[in-house]
Amino acid sequence: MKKGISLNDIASRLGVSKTLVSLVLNGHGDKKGISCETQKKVLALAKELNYQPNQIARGLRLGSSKTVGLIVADISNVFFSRIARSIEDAASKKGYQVIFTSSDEREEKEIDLIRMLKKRQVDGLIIASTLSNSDEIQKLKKENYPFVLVDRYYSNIKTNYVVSDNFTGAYNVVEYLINSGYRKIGLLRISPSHISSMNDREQGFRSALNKHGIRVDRRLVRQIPYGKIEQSMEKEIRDLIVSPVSAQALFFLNNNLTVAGLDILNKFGLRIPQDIAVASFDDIDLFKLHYPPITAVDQPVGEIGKRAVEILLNQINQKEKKQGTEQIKLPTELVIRRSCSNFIMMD
Amino acid sequence: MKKGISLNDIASRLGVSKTLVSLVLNGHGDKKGISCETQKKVLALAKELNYQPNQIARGLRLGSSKTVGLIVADISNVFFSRIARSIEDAASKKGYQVIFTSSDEREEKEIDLIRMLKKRQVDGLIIASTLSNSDEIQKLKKENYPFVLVDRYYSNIKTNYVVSDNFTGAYNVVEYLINSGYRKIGLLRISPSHISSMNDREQGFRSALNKHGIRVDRRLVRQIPYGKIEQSMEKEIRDLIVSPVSAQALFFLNNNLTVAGLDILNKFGLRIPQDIAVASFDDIDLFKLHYPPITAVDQPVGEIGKRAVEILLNQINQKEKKQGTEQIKLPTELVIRRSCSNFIMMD
DNA sequence: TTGTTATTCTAAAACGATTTAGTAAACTTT
DNA sequence: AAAGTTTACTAAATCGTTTTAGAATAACAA
Repeated sequence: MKKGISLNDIASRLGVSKTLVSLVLNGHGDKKGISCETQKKVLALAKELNYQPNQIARGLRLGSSKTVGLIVADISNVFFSRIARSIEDAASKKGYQVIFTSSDEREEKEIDLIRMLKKRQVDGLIIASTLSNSDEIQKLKKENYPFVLVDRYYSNIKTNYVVSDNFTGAYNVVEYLINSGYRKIGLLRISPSHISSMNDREQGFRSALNKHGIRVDRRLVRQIPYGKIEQSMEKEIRDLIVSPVSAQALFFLNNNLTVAGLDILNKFGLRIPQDIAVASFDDIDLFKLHYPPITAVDQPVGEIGKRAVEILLNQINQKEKKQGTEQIKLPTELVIRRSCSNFIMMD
Repeated sequence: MKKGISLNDIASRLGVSKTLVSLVLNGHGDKKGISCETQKKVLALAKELNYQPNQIARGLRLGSSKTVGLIVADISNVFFSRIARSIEDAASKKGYQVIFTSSDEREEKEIDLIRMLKKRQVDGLIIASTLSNSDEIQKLKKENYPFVLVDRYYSNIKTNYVVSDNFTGAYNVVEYLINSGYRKIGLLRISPSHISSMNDREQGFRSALNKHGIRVDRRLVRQIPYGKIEQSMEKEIRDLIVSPVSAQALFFLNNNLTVAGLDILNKFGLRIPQDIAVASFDDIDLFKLHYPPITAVDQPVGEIGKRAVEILLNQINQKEKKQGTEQIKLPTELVIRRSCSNFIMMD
C-alpha cells in the first residue's frame, strides 16, 4: 500500500522546514509571520499532493483521538441502533468519530470493552451499562475520565447520565390500562435485576397499581434473561395466562420482549385485545403496523443521543476544571393504539 | 484527567530502559535474553500499575491502527445494523475495532467519510457504497488500500465484494407470485438507479416475468428516492392500483419500502392478500408478526458481515503481496408466508 | 559602526511505543 | 592472558505531527 504524504514530504520538496508547513496548514501562517508567497506555495503543493494529516500522529502529539467510544447491549437492537445513529450524527458534527461496541449485556465483556476503548485513547465514553457492580464506573469517575451513561444509571454514584423517564412512562401506561378496565396486568421484564431502566419501569408499574388500590400479585411479574428471550417467553406467557393467575393484559418492558411475546400470543391463537391486551415500552415500526397496532411508550431516542454527546464533549473540552455532572431524564410519550382497548368500548 | 502509565514510567521506576520493558511486555523477553528475575519485576510492576499500552503510539510506530471503518447508508436501518453487528463480532475476535458511519445514501458524504477514515489510518474499509461514479473506489483500488464492498458492487471494477444473490432472490419470489396466479406485479425500488442490489433485484423481477411470457408494463415499475420514502409512497401506490395499471401484487425491494408500503395499504384499507398481495426483499421481525405475515426474501446478513471481515483482514495482513480479489454472492432464502396466497387456494 | 527591531524561518523536543544495532561485563576456550 | 562467546542490557532512531524557543537576515535608528 502506498504510504500517505507526510509533512516532511511537502517540506523537503519545497526546501522548507516541516514546522513551517505545519504552521501554514493549520492556519497559523499569518500569526507566525510566514510570508504570503511561501504560504501559497505550501498550500498549493499540499493540495496537489492531496495531503491528509495523519490523525494518529496528530492524536499522539495532542493527546486526543477525536474519537468517542459507545458501549451498548447490542447494536443490532433497534433501540440502540437508533441511539447510535443520533450519537454518530451529533459527534460527527463536532469532528468526532464513534467506535461502536456491543456488550451483549455481559458484565465482563463490558469491562473489557471499557479497557479496550481506553487503550485506544478514545476521548470519552458513552455507555448503556449493564454492570451490577459499579466499581468500574466509579473508577472512571475517580480518574475524571469523561463519560456519560445512557438508558441506565447508577443511583449510588453521581455521574452524567441521559435516560428516559422510565418510571413515569411505565406509570402512565399502566394507569391507562387500569383505566381501561384491566386489573390483572402481567409484567415481563429483563433480568438481571440491576438494570435501572428495567427497575424504574417496574417501579412505575407497581406504583400505578398501588395508587389504584390493586395489590401486586408477584406471580404476575416475570423475569426473562437477556439472550434467552425466545426460549423463555413461551413458558412465561403460559404461566401468566393460566388460572388462577389469569393475566388480562401484558406489559412488556422492552421491544425485544414485546416482539417475542407477540409471536407467542399469535402461536397460542390469542387475540389482541379481545383475549388479552398488550402494551410495550419502546415504540418501533412494527407496533404501528401490527394487527392490531400496539400501544407503546415511545422514548425520545434521538434526543438521548444528542444530549449525551453534548454533555460528553463538554466534559472532554473542559477536562481541566473539575466540573459538575448532569443528570437528565427525558419525558416519554404514550402512544395509544388498539392493543388494549377498553373492555367496554370495544371497537 | 490522570494520564495513563507509560513504558517510561515503568522503566524509570525500575531503573531499566524502556526497551527492556517493551521487550518483556511483548513476550520477547526470553528470546532477547532478559533475565528471568528482571522479567518478573517488570511484569509485576506493569500489573500493579495496571499498565495499558497506548494504542495510538503503538499504531503510529507500527503503521496500523487495528481499526476498520464501516460505511453504510444508515446504521439505524435493521439490515445494516445487523450487518454491522456481525462485522463487529468478527472483527473484535481478531483484535480489530470498528468505526461505524452512515452515508445517508449521499455520494459526497460517502466520499468525505472515506477520506475521514483514511486520515484516521483505519487499516481497511467495508463499504455499502452509494456512489454512481466509482472513481473514488477505483482510487482505493489503485492505492491498494484494503477494502471490501458489501450489499452493492460495481460491475465495471474488479474489487472484493460480498453481496446477496439479489437476482436469484428476486427471480424466485416473482416466479412464486406468478405461479400463485398474479400477472400484474408492481415493483417498488429505491432510486438512485445505480445501486447494484436494487438493479439486480429489478433484473430478477424482469427476468422472471419474461420467462413466463409476461410483458413488463413500465407503469408497474416505480422509483422512490431514498430519504423520501414516507412522502412518496402514497402517490406511488395510488398510481399502481388505479386502473388500467391495476397491480394485483406489490413487490417491495427493501424492508424500508415494505414498511412504508404496508402503512399506506393499511391507510387505504386494502386487505392483504385479498385485495392486493405483498412480497418484500429483506426479511425482518415485523414481517413474521404482521397480519397477515409477509412473504419475504431473507438475506444471510450474518454471513455477509463475517465473510467481509475475513476477506478484509486477509488483505490487510498480506498487503505486500498484491493478491487477487474475491467476489462472493451468497444465496438468499424465500420465506413464504401468507401475504400472497394463491388466488384460488385462499384460506 | 553598532545596536535594536522586525521579518521570516528552523532545530529540536515531545507524544509513547517498537526495533535496530549496539555495548559492557562475565564467562569460556585455547 | 588473549580471544571469543554469552548474557543482560541500552541508546537512539523511528512513526508524523505540534509547538517552543530561538536563529538568521534585513531594515532601521543612533
